[in-house]
Amino acid sequence: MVSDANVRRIPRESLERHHPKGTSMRQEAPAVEIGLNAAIVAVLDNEPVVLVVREDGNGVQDSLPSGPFSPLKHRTFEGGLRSWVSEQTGIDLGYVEQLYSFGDRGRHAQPGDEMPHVVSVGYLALTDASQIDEAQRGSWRSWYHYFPWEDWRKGRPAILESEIVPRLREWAERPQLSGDPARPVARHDRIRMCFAVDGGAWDEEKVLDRYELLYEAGLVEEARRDGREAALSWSPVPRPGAMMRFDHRRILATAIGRTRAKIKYRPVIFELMPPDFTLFELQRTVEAILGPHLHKQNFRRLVEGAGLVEPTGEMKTRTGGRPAKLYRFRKEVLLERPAPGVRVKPGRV
Amino acid sequence: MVSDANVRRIPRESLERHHPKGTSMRQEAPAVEIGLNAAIVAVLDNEPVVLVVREDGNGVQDSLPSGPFSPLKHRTFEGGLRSWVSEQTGIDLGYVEQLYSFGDRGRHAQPGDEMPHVVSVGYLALTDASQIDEAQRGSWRSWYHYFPWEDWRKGRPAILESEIVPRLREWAERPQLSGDPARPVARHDRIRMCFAVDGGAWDEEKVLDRYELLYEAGLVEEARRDGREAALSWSPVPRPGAMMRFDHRRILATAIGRTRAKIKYRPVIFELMPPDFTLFELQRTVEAILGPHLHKQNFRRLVEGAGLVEPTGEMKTRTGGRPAKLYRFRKEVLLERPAPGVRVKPGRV
DNA sequence: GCTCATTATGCTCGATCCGAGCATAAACAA
DNA sequence: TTGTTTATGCTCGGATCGAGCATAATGAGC
Repeated sequence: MVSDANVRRIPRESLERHHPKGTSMRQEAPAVEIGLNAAIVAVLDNEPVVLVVREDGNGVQDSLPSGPFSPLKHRTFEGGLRSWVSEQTGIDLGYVEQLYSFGDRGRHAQPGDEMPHVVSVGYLALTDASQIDEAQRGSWRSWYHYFPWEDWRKGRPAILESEIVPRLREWAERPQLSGDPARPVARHDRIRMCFAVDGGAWDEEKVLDRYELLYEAGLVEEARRDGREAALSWSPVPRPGAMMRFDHRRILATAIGRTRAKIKYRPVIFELMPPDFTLFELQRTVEAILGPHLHKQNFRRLVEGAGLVEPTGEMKTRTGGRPAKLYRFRKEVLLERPAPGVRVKPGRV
Repeated sequence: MVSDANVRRIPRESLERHHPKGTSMRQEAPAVEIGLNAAIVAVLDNEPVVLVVREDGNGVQDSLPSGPFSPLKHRTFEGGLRSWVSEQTGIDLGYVEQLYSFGDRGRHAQPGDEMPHVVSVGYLALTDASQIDEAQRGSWRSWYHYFPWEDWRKGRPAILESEIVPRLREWAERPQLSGDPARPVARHDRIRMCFAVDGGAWDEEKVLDRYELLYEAGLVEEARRDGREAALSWSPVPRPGAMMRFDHRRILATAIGRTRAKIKYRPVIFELMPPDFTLFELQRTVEAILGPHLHKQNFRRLVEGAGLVEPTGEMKTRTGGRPAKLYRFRKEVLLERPAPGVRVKPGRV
């Protein structure tokens, strides 16, 4: 059944090198440091916010809570992340999921640094806003502060037409660098798909694609910092959105995209809600994250029909009109449906 | 807007320690080695197969092609992976996506080893079976060889009732280990959701959940190898599915689950197809991966209606009946729809 | 050449889902 | 009391989808 042919093709030494018995391989595989980073997300007053660490001193740059993974202290990545976040911010994380591991050289490097290579493992954590105490409030910032073009709650953001799309088009017309055949879709098509121009539809989940396109085009500050040719050779313009340290804005982009995707097929939206809530509060929270494409009555039908919530029996007055029933998350859905979530249709804006 | 309160809460040293300027921090953050692993998947004669490296000698164990990440040689993880795979197997990978990074201690450890801590970054690669040359054939194995309970192509696999579910139920009744409150869903509920008993529905995407449940219950060989209490303290039974080295079966489980999920909303199925194919061949390939819940006529309607394919104009004779039109992937869908894929409904078996 | 088995392909019917809007209910403010 | 505001119930038409019927085109066996 299994021939020996391929055993010859796969030199045994390469496996030995990878997992030697008792010998060191520092030579072959220089050790790297692993940084654990958390995008901790909440929704505060209908605004999606992320916990950042502000560093005063030289240029102000926000970063995500993070710390190195220490195999001696941490049994798992997630455990290490939880203990770092707890130590740095006092928060005990609830829902946590791994996003992506970034190993790029260059992205991370600060000019002049001689630091060991750092690999980032990004995590998404969702938390209930009621847990945020006053002292911490200041370090929570709207995620649209870093991604203004993602905020469609008041319709298509003006910054797209005023700044982003024109400059992207300009970039698309510039001569391509040599040897970039790994991009089958032409630049204009990428712009069209990412930013919903020329009849393309806005896909709220493509947050990372948009950020990477802007990075490639030199239109975010990080591109200049990292010495991207595109950013150095043209357009000394103000670049949209606040930058972050290292590759943290990229991790945040991944976090936003994942959150937007995930609430549609997993009931993670309730991680962001207090125990009791009205259906309209739930809708507002979903809209804060996705954008406002929701029809109120249909949203109710959807959420109730899916068995995601159950009435508590209580009412909330002071809504500005008729009192609203309070609901709570109905945990039993997890046992009933394979993919419960707020199944809003994608890409309808 | 941003208070200084939290700056005090986040000790600056912890950040310095993480990213010092010019100093070494080996002390605080022991360096680890990063292993890149690829689950390279193809569909060969309607069988989903994965490329494995067989190691003869002592106990036969398959592993995935892998190698250490070397920041000096590799600009990115993905680049490193491609060069390792190319070197070990001669294959130039096409479609590649990152799956997950595993940092668990213990899983990886071989008893008695004193090796440095190894972190695994798992990748999924999809490739066209026609690229497999004869010499390599032997090292491609059905992924159901490692996960027999995932093969629903002939209906619900008998091994579920004959072995897996009874033993899981037995495990569920055993006294829980102290302090396992991180499991809100009781064991029986997890069994129900994972393995579709007691009215639960089979969700073909939950491959990893099932594997991890079996691991926890000591019902896969790896659990014993890693010294899991559950596996050591009971049930010296034959354990279903072939084991793999290190945590490779876990990575493969992730790969299968991701493949099953992804073909529904991205046209990655065509990575597994030759350039021209009939609609029924396409359906067979989808079924090889998902299980056979597809109605032939509706599948045609779905695939053609979504604009995923276009006729080449050629016909394929020798189908055993009426000749079939040949189709090719219609790449333009990528520019038309935000989430093109074979939108088979999840969880209908 | 005729018949039959086999596969390909086109079409229809009914259930369900979903977007959109109408209509009513229950609070508060002027 | 009236008007405004928010909550909630319901309906209608279009789109989607599961399921099945019906026809078309090949090769095999006679």
